[in-house]
Amino acid sequence: MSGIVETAREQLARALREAVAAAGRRGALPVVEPPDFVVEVPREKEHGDFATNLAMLLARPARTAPRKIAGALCDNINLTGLPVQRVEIAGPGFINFYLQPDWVLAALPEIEAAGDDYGRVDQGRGSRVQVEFVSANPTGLLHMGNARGAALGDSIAAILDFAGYHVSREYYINDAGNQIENFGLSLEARYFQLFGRAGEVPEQGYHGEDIVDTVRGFIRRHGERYLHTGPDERRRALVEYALAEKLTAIKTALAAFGVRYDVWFSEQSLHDSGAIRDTLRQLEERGYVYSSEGALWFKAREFGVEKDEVLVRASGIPTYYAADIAYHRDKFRRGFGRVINIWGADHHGHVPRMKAAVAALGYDPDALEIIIMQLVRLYRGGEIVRMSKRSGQFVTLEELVEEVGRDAARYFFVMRSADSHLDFDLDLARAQSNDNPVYYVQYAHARICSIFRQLAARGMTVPEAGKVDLSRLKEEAELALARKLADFPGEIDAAARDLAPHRLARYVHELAGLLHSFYNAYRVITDDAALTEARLVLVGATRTVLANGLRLLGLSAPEQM
RNA sequence: GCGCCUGUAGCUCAGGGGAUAGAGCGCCGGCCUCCGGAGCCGGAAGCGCAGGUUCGAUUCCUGCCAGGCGCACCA
Repeated sequence: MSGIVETAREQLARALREAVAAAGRRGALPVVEPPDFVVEVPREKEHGDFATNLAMLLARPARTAPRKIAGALCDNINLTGLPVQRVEIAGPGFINFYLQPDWVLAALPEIEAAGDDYGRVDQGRGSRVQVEFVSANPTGLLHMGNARGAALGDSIAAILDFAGYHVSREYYINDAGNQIENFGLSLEARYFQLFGRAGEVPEQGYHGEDIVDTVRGFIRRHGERYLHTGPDERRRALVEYALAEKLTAIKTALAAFGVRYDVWFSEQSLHDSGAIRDTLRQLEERGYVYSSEGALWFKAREFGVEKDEVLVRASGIPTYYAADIAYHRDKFRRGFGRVINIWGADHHGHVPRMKAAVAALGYDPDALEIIIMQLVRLYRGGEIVRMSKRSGQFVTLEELVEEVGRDAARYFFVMRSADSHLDFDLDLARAQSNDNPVYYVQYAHARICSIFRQLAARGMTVPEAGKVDLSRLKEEAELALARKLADFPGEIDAAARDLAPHRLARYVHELAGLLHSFYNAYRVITDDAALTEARLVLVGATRTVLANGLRLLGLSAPEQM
């Protein structure tokens, strides 16, 4: 099901292609192949319900003036069976189609029948896609940037699922490598300090207060026992304890944010399983590896990257990059046709390297799609809050949810494109919470629910669309609302195509606006039973679409506020 | 220096080769004997600068200016 708008668009496109052929046969136009033209919804509704640029595109091949071509096409087009009321040639050669005003009402029974599934499209045809997002180091708490990634990733995954993909959401746990060494040293220093002994957190270590709390917890469990062991054993115990605690905190915070995962993938497991070794061997067999200065290098330059990259350090320890290559190899080996990563802009330099490695392993680099999300700049009290895990100053995801609320926070992130450099003013988000756009949308949903409560209180029931005379819906506000509802499948298709939840956020806001306008101008429950029934079907369909849209954005659809 | 992202209304952001560039906040002025005023209606206000491609550029290309982020045997 692709919705009535797509159906109409396809029917018009077919009729236009046939009109080109028919005009050619009758000598009204030179015989030419129809070019790639569009049948679009004009920005101005004065320009009809659909318009096409076909005549303008034919001007050159047909050596004829666009408006003359448009005339020939209109003379030769067969529109029987289509709800077209009027066709007009306008401007430089647009052909505008005006449909019967009530054609949009056909969407209403469709929405009622599909319910929670209304808007599903089959873009993905069941193909498997993986979305990896957040993947923050389990050495600390989640910050605003992670929160943005979480909101975006979760919504993108939901939208892709709704667009017919088989989606898996994954979190890559960086529980190995240099930073874990660093983490261990930092924990150890705090451990010593808490016993009044000398200990210094390394400059590149983790200075946050949360680490101190973690070590206190460790001491409650293990006491001073690890003062007396060797450093390796001490650090290993500290790291194991701290990673478990931090990961649990991350999972808890994400769950509270309404974000769920299918797979939590450990970097350490790639070391343990030999996957990294196997990956390096595969690259070597393919001739993309060489040794120099004691290190093992990847010939990234053969894939257009500026310089070659180290896979294994002179110390014999694989780099993060090597592990990441093994991880992506694993993703493709698991059979995902598309692998989508959401990264912060501070990692964008890693993109060409990662694609190069994917190509070197024999996979299509275009199958790896990396969404670069610009950074979040946080304001509080009119001043920029610098966020850095190492400095220990940041606003956590949990604090964010507590301050501005889960729905408001998620909407704020998801209403902007990943490309936008996001200024997040905490005070503003909190102060404006009553006027926050998310409440505007949710209020529309709650209002409709209220109408149905009224209905129940009067002992009335919700009519079925099929048993109602929908032609009673004639007002502009009613038809505009129905028209917007009919757009929903197309919006899903576009949002999935562009991996752009913000499109959907705008859509639900606009839909809510149309509902509010309608609601303010007309009563749903009136003395006219037939009209009441028709309007109930209309607002019921609106409620369904609002709920579906909110759900895909990770927002609740409250029945009361 | 090189690379990526971004310059659209006072602020925060959408849009995008075509026919009158949108929203929220803020500002100004209106609307409830009626299903929820977290609402509605109206108003003022804008495509960083300069070239180029095109029948047509705010959209594509180039340069410049400005901001963000990168350019490790860190991740």
